[in-house]
Amino acid sequence: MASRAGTLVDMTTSATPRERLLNAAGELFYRDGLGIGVDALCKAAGVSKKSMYQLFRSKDEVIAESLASRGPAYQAALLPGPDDERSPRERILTVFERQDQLAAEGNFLGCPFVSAAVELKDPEHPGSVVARHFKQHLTDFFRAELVAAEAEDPETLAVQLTLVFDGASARAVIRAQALAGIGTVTAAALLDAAGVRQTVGAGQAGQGS
Amino acid sequence: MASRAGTLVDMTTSATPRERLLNAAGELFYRDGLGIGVDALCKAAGVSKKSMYQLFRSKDEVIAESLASRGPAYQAALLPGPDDERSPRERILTVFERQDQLAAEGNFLGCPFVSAAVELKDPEHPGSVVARHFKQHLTDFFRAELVAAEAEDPETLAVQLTLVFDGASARAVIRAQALAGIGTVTAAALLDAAGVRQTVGAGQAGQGS
DNA sequence: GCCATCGTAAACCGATCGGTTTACGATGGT
DNA sequence: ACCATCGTAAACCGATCGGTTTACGATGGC
Repeated sequence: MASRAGTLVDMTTSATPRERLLNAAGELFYRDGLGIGVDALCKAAGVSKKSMYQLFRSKDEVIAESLASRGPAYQAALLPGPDDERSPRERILTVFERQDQLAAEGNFLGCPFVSAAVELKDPEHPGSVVARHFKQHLTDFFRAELVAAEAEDPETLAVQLTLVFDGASARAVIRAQALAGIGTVTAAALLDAAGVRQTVGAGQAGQGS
Repeated sequence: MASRAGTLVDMTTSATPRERLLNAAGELFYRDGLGIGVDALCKAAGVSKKSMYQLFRSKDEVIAESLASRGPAYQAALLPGPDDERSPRERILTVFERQDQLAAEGNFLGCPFVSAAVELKDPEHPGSVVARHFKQHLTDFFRAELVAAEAEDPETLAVQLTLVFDGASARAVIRAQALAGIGTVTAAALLDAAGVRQTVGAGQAGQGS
């Protein structure tokens, strides 16, 4: 092993083959689609095919694992941390603001989990299962915030927000007319309509209309 | 030619090779993804590869043309006809109701245009261009209805509704928790928030000004 | 009957697919 | 110094990829 033994870990080139492969897979599958060949994948990762096939059973498993390994970072990039003490409404809208920023950067190709599920078609594929789990986590986050905000129907609204998230993602993929920040605006409209306002737990029973 | 000459047209086997190919392509690309081979495609269409390659320049062109040919039928299945004289709000919600119905049928794999764009990645691919055009038409329909309903900001709301449409489509692909009719509910919430109600201004259905 | 046209079936091309195997260089434990 | 382990490089496998070509059957105009 070139790197694992030392007490210090070299950040640039020394990641274990598994990590290098998963990182390369996460990027290449996202950028070029799942159709990319294992030869190109291994070459980009600097890993031999033999190593890959003794770390993973198949390309499908690499797909699923690379998606799963991508989850935490993607979630950290979108969701506010527990230290963010703003109102639930603001914490929710942060997700959409960050997504809008990503989409504005140009190399955004939509939510990697939705893209993978679309390409896989088969909902039983391990990669599809991972994608479904990620979406569930996103919905869970929304629901928890909405419960904290004492929203009327947290479950429905949480799913609606997830739907908006995916819709904004789809618009980015298809590169429809710009209208910057449309995701955030739409999420805010739904929160407004449900009476979820800036303040938390103030016993505010007011309706949007 | 087996069919074109006769005055009577055989409905089952007589479509021209181009039509057979486009029909098969529309279905197979949607069901199995754009990765399906031209051999399988031609076999399913009952068309020789030679015929295909003298009807189209490349597989990419078949992709684009099959998407384009699918547009009118898909639009007809979703959008209300001009003879439907209900209020703009109801005409808009019809789109989401029909989409929810499609999604409930089980073999729904999301909007074919979004799926194609996701798989193609390249926004300049002829297929991506066709997909973008279809979305534009959908947004155009929403905007026209919202103008008729004298909504305050038809442009933004039209894009928001398209976003909801694509989000509902993504949820179907990923097979997230059911919550039937979530697309319709969300669209209705946005219309409510924008003050687009059942009746339009003077109670005149269809056109408003 | 003749012939051009349209279309299918299938062989063929080089490249690449997912996956396996062979061979060999570096490493670390003892 | 020895040797097992880990990893890479590359050959190799049958199948399939997108695309071309050859050969031949059916059709309709004249």
